[in-house]
Amino acid sequence: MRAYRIGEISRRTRVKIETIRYYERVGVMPVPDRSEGGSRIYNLEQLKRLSFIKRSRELGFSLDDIRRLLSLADGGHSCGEVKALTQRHLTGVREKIADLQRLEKTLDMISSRCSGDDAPECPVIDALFEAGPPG
Amino acid sequence: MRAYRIGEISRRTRVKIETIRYYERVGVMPVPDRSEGGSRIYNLEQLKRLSFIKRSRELGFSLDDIRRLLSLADGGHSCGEVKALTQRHLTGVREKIADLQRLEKTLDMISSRCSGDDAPECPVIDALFEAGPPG
DNA sequence: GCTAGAACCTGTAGTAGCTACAGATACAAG
DNA sequence: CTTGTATCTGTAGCTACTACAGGTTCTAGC
Repeated sequence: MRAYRIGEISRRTRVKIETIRYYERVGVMPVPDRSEGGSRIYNLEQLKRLSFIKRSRELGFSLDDIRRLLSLADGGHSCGEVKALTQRHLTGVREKIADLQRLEKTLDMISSRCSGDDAPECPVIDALFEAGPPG
Repeated sequence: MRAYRIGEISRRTRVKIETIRYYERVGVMPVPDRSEGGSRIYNLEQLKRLSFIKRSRELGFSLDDIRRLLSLADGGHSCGEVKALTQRHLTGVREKIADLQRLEKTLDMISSRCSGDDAPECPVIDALFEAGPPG
C-alpha cells in the first residue's frame, strides 16, 4: 500500500501539519507508522480518515462528535445512531442561526437609530447602556 | 456615592464574579477602589460600565470591540465611529448566518438520505468520506 | 468582644480547536 | 558530502471565560 508523509496528506486534505499532529494527540487520528528516522508514514486509509475529519469539521461537528462518528464508521455502524447524532447537530445549528438572527435584528434596529455623523450623543452607546432581555 | 461589593454588581448584572475579575485583568473594567481589608469597592458608574459590557457581549461584540466602544463612549465619542464599528459587526453576524445556513442545508440533505434504521451501510458516513467544497 | 458562616481574595489550570513558534534532526537531490 | 526542504518534539499563545484550592475579610448574632 502506498505511503504518504505528513506534508503530502496535509496538501491533499488542506489540513495543516500542526493540526494533523494535534488530531493524533487528541486521538481522532490514529498513531501512524514511522520511518527509520522517525517521520510519520501514513497509508491510504489514514488519508481517507483525515478527509473524513476535515469534512466533518467543515460541517461543524465537534471533535467529540467526530470521534463518535468514526467509531460508528469503524464498527459496522448502525445507521440509526449516525442519524441521531446528525440530527442533534442539525438542531444545534438551527438554534445558532435563530440566535444570530435575533442578534442581527437587534443590532440593525440599534444601528438604524444612529445618524452616523459626528454628533456628540450616540443612540448606539445609549442603547448599550440599557439592560438586555430579562432572565 | 453608593458603594457596591463585587457580589452585588454580579447579582445586578448577572455577570459571574470570576468574569468581573477577568474583565479587570484584561482591562475592560477599571481597577476599583479597595476596602481596608482589600475587597473591591465599585461605584455606580462602574456598575453601569459592567452592564454596558454585558449588553455588548450579548450582542456578540468581542472584548476588543468593547474596549473600543468604551473608549468612544468615554471620550466624547463620534457617532460615526460607533456606527462604523456596529456595521462591521453586523456584517460579521450576517456572514455567520449565511455560513450556518449553508451548513444547515448540506446537513439536512445528507441526513435525509439516511433511513435511520439499523442498516449496515450509512449514506451519512459515505457522504462524510467525500470531499467538501473545492478551495 | 467573639464566633460562625458567608463573601471575598490571589493564583493557577482547564475548556475547544487549533496555530505558531524554537531548536533539533531527517531526507532527497545534485 | 553538502545544501535546502521537510519533519521532529515541546511549549506557549489565542478567545472568553470557568472552576477550583487555600487563604482572608466582613457581617450578624450572641
